[in-house]
Amino acid sequence: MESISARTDTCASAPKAHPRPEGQDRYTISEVVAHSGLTAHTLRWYERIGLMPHVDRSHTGQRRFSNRDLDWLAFVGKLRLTGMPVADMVRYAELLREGDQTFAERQELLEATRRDVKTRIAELQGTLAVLDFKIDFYGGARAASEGV
Amino acid sequence: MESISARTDTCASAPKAHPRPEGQDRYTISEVVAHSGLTAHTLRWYERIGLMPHVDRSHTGQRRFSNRDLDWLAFVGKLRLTGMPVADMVRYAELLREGDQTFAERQELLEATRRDVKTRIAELQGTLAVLDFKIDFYGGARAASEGV
DNA sequence: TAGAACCTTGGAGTGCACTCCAGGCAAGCG
DNA sequence: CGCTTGCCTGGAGTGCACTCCAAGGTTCTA
Repeated sequence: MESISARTDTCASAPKAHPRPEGQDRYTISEVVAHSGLTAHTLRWYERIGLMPHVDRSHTGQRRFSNRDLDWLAFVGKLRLTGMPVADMVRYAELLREGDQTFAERQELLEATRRDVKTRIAELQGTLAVLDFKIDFYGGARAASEGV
Repeated sequence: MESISARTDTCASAPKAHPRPEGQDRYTISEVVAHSGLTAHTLRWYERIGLMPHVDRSHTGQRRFSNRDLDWLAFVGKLRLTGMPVADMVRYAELLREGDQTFAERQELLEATRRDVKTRIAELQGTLAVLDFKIDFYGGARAASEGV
């Protein structure tokens, strides 16, 4: 077994992985497209910019993604939802590649992200309150104009 | 008084308006910059694309924003937080300009936005769960490596 | 073994939301 | 009066995150 952090971190998004498109461990790019919802272009681009941790290749050079790659993509998808810039995700991927000595920095990055997410949730709830206020106004005005 | 919807909707973000930079009703662009956090460039751009409802001008052609404009900008800021595309906000502004017959469409737009916001909050909470899971792992591993 | 469907690359293009620039007008101050 | 500061315009530029293209190699099915 490798070191604790390198081993567990890339595939610890959830204790049990979700069901895979095929039960195997070598997926073509189009299988990953179907499973992840990303385009093939985007998957290749992610690899180019260093956001994928070394995708395996067939003997003729075609990509073969592993279950671990799918886990990583699922995690990246979560980070994308938070609005985190891709550059920051690349930074996190680099830290992973650098091994155990980046442990503390990775932890800090995740905690900063958690703080951001909580802030954004609070902002959205504030927005929700404003929307509710306005929608109530519309509802009330319509009721009034209908003589209710 | 004007019609119900035109009158109330542009300034109904909150029952009481927040304290204004000066107590007046004619602000220069730099005052609005200080109050809204937007740049002057962005304010002019908003006006150009139809996202501002007709900003008043001084006798020499300089912009003079009203309290109503500030209210509108605050609402736009809320919408921006939801990730709504600027084009959709422009659409809403157009509906406002068109008057009462767009009432139902405006209401529907706000309700669709509310649904989007709720979805996004749920997504973010899912992401938060993943982050918590990973952060717990980091905390646990560090505790273990310290012999705790 | 032919053809369709898939995969490869580097590099160029797209859409969004700003962001800035050049060149000029205007207002306040010593 | 000159100087600084603020504001005006149309149009060009920026950064991000893809998105697509051309030209060619590979894999699968009939």
